Amino acid sequence: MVLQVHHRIVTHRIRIKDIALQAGVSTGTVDRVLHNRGEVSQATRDKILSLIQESDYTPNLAAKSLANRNPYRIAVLIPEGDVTNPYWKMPLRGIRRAAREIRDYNTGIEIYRFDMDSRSSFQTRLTEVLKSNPAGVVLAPVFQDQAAEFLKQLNDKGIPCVLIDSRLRKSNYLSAFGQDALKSGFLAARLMCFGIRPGSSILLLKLARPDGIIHHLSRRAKGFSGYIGKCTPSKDISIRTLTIDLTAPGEPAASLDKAMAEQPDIAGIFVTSSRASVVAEYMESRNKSEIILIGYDLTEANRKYLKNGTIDFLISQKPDDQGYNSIMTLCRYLVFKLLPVRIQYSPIDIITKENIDFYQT
Amino acid sequence: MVLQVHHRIVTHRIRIKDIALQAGVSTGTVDRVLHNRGEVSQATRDKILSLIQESDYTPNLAAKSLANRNPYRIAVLIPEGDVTNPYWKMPLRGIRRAAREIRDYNTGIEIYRFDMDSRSSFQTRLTEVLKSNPAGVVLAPVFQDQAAEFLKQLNDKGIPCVLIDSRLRKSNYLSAFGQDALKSGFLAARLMCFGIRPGSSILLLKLARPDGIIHHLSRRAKGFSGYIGKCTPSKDISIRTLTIDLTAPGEPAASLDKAMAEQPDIAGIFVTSSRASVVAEYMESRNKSEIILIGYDLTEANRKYLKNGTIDFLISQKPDDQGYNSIMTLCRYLVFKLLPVRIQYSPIDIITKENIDFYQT
DNA sequence: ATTGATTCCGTGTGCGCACACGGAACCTGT
DNA sequence: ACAGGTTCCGTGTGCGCACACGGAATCAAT
Repeated sequence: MVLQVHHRIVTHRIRIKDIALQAGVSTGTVDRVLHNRGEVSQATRDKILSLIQESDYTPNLAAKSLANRNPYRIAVLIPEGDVTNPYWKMPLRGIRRAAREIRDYNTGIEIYRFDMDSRSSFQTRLTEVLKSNPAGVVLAPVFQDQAAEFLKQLNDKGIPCVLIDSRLRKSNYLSAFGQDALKSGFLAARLMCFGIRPGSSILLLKLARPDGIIHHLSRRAKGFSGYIGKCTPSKDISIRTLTIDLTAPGEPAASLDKAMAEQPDIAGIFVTSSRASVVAEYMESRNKSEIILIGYDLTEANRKYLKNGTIDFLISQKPDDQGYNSIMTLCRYLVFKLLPVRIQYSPIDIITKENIDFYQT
Repeated sequence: MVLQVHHRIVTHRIRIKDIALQAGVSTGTVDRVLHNRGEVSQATRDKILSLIQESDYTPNLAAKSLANRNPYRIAVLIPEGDVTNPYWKMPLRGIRRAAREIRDYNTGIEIYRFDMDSRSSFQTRLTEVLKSNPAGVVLAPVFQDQAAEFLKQLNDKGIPCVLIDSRLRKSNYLSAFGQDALKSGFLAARLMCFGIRPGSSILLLKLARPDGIIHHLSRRAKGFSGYIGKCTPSKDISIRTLTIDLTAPGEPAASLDKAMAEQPDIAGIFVTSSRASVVAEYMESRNKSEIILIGYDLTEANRKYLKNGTIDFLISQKPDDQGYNSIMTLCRYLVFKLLPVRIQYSPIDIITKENIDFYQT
């Protein structure tokens, strides 16, 4: 019951007990109607539902979760990060943060890590999770055919699944969290072309091990190139793509020196991964800080070069929040039966030295 | 008690009852120690504190708020927005959102609106709030001397106060939410100078009624001008400030036409308020969409022109969140005794047509 | 009319915490 | 030794919800 008196909002919660008193039944009967449990006559049911509708009743979530007698278990399947691709450390941080918050809702998590280069590792984990019969699953669907089959099996068991960093289209999942890597590359290109002169060149850098480029990094590059080709033909901007293996000795300096010598009109550099700091360090050592440098992620190293101006823009997609939000979404569904939005994209935030101290992480 | 088994985190909450069993006392005694209430012998107290420390006990917040027998009342003092300055509608929206969430913590709010051009209106409200003796206060300290005296009185009564859109420095408050308008103007200038050619001119627009410019809008302008003067002397950029009264007939077209005729090398326009859409509309009517336009706030009108490219950047400081966070901060302090950060600034987010659909509001 | 099955509903218990009340033990003063 | 006061602590109750149990009423079959 909301009483609006002058400029005041004063709240007095409507409880199940109030509905029961008005309907002339017990709280047990109101509870049965609310949860479609047991048996209640149609006349009594209609009367209670009508009172609930008129009365602005909402359940007290604290009481609701306290009364919940079965702890929920959420199984989390995500890859282990490694030294050259520490990406998965970030969503895991968000997952751990969410785990601490959901304890009060009688919900816990179990984390199953797998090797992201090994299908058998993934399959082993999928099998373990099926056997453990959790209340819900958060899944990074790295191997898509296996993930699709797994989703079918979860669906058969009535276990809801939330996908994280997902590219799956037609599947049974409760909600999927992803990033629009193409659009983030597009935006990076937009920022770059905003600042460089017509006739300049841009270097598109892929910094990785020789055996693999992560899918979303490729998409960022594709978005970037796509913008240059499609939106700025009149600017006569050329783009050169360079892949550098950071584990090889002398890199990235050797490759960058060579590229700079061959193309002295390079006015901008775009780094698809979170390793822009490596390039910034090189640029400082060669007194080329006037070249526009755009990268991703607010790592400690990147922050340093952003603040001193060598890096012009960092794009942040809040990977921590992807992990956090996937757990919170599933928890809200399990505990409170709240239906989520089906697809949720990461933000594409533009970070500069002027706004970094105010950025909410 | 956290049991780490292989890749799993499984939680079993430590309760007051568990501590009591281990200490050989009742739950009432553990409760007395936790809240420093009643009298407990030093030996028993030490024993219980030691067990609590070793055991990773955290209170169940659902149980805690359910058991709380006294509803908290938060008094909110904010200005009424008006047609030319609808700013205060946005924090109020956040405040209402927070109010819905804190119902489950037995906490309600009472909103006291005042006329932001009237000291006596403000004083009347301050007096009402003091008389109502709330558990806590959220205050927009528009008139600073009155606000400072009010804070003293709250402090004498032991009532915690959170400030919103605050410029107060030395006062007794729990936490203050503000925006760094100077820095946001600085960033706007950075973006502008990134994109325009040396030797160009910029138009700095203040769109308002003749009788008042809101303080933070002036600060934005100051930040913008400061960047131009300090950071880009070699670019030879001139800046012209223009104040336009939007309530006058034929504006803003008349003034803008005049300015454009006098200075045909204008390459960028910066609007300090949320009315960039008015300028965008003008620019489209005169086929001047190639001029860089930067403004503030994701209003419906601004979104439209951002999406079609006439507005290049909008700066968003999430004013809704300022309201939301001030209530949540005070609620956490009152209900759970969590101490907040003393000063919290709004973000300064850069929004473009590429990232707007992913921006989290 | 009697018996058995089904429907319907009220009651009691518990979740983890907050806290008031009052009995037992101890201490101090006469 | 006794009385009064203080310290210390256990117990009971309640917050709003979830849900199991079992008694009463009703219905159907014989």
